[in-house]
Amino acid sequence: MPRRATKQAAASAPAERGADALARYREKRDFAATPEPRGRGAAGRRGAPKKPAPARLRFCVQKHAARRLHYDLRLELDGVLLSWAVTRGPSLVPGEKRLAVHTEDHPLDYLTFEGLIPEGSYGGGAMIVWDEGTWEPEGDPAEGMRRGRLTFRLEGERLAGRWHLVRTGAGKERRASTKENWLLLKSDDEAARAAGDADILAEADTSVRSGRTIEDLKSEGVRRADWDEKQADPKAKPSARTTSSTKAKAARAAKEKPAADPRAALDPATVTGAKRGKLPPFVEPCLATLSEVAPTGEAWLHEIKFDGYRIQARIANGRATLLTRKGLDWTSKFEPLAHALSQIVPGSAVVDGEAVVEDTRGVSDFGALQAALKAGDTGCVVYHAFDLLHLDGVDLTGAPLAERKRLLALLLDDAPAGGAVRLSEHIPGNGEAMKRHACRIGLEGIVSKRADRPYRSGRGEDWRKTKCSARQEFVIAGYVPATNRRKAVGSLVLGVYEGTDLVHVGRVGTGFTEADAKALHDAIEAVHADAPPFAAPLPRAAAAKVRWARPALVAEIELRGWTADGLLRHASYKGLREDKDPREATREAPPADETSAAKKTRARTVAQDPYAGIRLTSPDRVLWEGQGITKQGLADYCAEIADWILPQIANRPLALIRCPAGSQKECFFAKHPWAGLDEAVLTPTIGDDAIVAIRDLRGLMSLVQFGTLEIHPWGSTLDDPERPDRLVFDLDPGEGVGFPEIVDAARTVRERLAADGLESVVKTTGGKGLHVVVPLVPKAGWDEAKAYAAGLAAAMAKDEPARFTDTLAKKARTGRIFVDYLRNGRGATAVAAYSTRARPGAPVATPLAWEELGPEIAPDHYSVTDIPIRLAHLTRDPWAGLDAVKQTLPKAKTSSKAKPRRKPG
DNA sequence: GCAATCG
DNA sequence: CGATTGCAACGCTCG
DNA sequence: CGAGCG
Repeated sequence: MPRRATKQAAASAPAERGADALARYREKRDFAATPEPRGRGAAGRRGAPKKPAPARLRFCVQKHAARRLHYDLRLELDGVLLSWAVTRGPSLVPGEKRLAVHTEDHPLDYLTFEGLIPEGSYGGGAMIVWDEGTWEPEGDPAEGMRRGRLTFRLEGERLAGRWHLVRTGAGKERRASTKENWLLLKSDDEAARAAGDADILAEADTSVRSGRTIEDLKSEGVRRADWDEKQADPKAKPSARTTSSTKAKAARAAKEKPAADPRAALDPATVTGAKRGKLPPFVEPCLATLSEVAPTGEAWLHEIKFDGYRIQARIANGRATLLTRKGLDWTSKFEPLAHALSQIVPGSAVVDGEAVVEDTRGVSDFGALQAALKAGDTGCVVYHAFDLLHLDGVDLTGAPLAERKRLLALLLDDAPAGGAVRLSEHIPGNGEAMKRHACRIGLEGIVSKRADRPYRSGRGEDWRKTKCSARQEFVIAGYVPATNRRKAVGSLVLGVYEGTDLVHVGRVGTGFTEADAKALHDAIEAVHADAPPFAAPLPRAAAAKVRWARPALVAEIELRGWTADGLLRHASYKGLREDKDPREATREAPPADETSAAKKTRARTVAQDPYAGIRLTSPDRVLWEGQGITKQGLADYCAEIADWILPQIANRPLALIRCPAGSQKECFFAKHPWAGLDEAVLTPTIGDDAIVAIRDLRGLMSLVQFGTLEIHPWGSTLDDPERPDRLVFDLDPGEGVGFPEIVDAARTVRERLAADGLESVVKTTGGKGLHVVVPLVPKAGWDEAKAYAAGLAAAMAKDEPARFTDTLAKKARTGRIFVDYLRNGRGATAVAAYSTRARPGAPVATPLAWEELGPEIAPDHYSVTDIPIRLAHLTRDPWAGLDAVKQTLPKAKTSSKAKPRRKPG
């Protein structure tokens, strides 16, 4: 990667706006992202201090009063307060939030960084990867922002070392408190200065990176306008700054002040492209054009694509009106939002954004939004504002996007913490990288926008959307009644417009809850028609049993692509779109992206009806009510991920959890063959027991047909059932143990295994814990394997009894993690990677790369709905090479610290 | 989901 | 003839 | 010693 441009200082003029500022921002970001070899930083090139001196750096993050997601960070370097702002950006790393520097103006001009804030922050946790580094949280996650250890590397040895991020004050009442301080404290290492030492500024008063001094920066005008107020912080250490304080104040009074105040900043003369104008009744929204590949380059910025309703908020004299894409007034449907907006915007404005409901992962959920709308309970609706078209008598549609967003950010500064109105953050630069990350963690996609362009109504090339999965609107042309219920749909018949012709594209039979199925039934019956609405006649099979409808309803459908004859592949219903015109439902291109790992997932194009030779009975039975996943939907899932799950389960004895009536009805364990099994299901005998095994998709489909919701293989294969080729350590949180501790535990297990020369991989279980899996060459028998596992668990419990226990006694487990080794006995099983779970939410046990394992990936993070999308965007299999690992259990001793406390097998 | 068994 | 009922198993703890 | 629990 090329080094950043060298003209950074020259580019720091205060009047800088729009694309220039963005470019500079990008430059900094790229610096932060550049894995630079140590020791040759810019400090050297820019003229670092003659005597590199150790720094005493204090880092204080102070929440602005009543602000959410917007902090001022203060960096106190040897008594000089430095200040810059960050806001929370989109999640790019699974389960984590990215912090991106938001304000460029700070004296240490290179201080761009990326930070990681675990879910829920703020308040949640923190935080920073600087150049490169790690954040290890400590203590009780329930405290919200946590203590932890932050390790990172900075260019410039003055800043190197070990750091602690500590929250002070506020406590649990942080929500109510406007004072919340964070201190980033450097350890007392060899670089630290003693209390009596001379002020470091006497020795070195320059930026370690640029070599510039505060005075330099002041004269260049790069200091923040609100500098001096910041310094009023009583915690700030008075020092060299006092001398420059008055001068700075005077300088600020001139022109820097407006930058901090949106209204003052709004002088149309200072905002490119802005002009005076009346508050318009409605601005035709700008629509993004679907793009297969996300654009990349400094001209673009990228936002998360939200899954909700596009809403234009028109605030006139403090009263908000909420308008849909077509200008319909939905204020009454989103009353709480309107109220919240009225609170935040005192004057007049037109804000563009998306109303969504977030699921527990912070991912927007269209279905949940619809449910909320229907129930009339829109209190949980969040408005992500992403554009500002008008503000207090100034028409901003002519201003560049970067400028509009800057003003929007200022406008929303006062949005209350945890409030319903949030700024949609953006990341500039590499859209594809952002998209891939977004897709891996279950987001819908990204929207890329030209930062330098004005707001143009209608669909244009300045805004582009790139989706993780093909997802679009279709016209509902009819339905097939449910086979097992009355007055409910079993599947929908869909069409798209090609010109004025409605064209048949097939059916969708999953994704609607039982409630949806009933509501759809009623809605479609209300527009019933006697004949198909399609322009061309249909094949007889496609028309069988269908109740037709006028082309009045629009459904949002997710699909995995199209078959050769133009029909939907693996379609899933997402909701009715009342805000969309049926005429707009045209065929969109599927996402082109297919990474090498994704090829496994591709094109299991299986004929709709007998699926891999298996006939599904009651395909419209809803197996997971919350997600509306039907038996057909489960079959689709299995077909799609077959190449991923089959290596985990094929040719192994299986235990199955079957729930023929659905995940929340009666389930039972099945281990022995039963009547009706397809011939693709093997029923060999091990010992005296007949067992079940499969070896291909057809076998898997047969299991689906019998209501198999979970698949638990042995840790050995049919070839050699008595000698395990997998060990599994199940890390089970006791009462009151949070997931971050489980993550640490998994890493501990990994380390202990590594100490014995064993490689391991990790997966979520879809439940509360994690599994650490050890591949083995089948050699040792079950007794030995179990003894080894027991030994490792016992060693962990012995060495760190506060963290671990190896007894499954409930009492011993509160506050600890049960290291369950019992899955390593003969006949014992553990849930397979990629198996669904018979639990609410349709979670899936998901293999992760060790690097992906962060404290904020919930163990039930991934579900049937998003696993196919995740897999399609992986660049490599997280468990790649598992079978290539050739390793055996060490002889008769367990991990290094362990006292051998076990009877030999 | 299916079949054996119960009432 | 419709309704009801299994459909694993093993070590370990707790009552 | 049997029921309960993963």
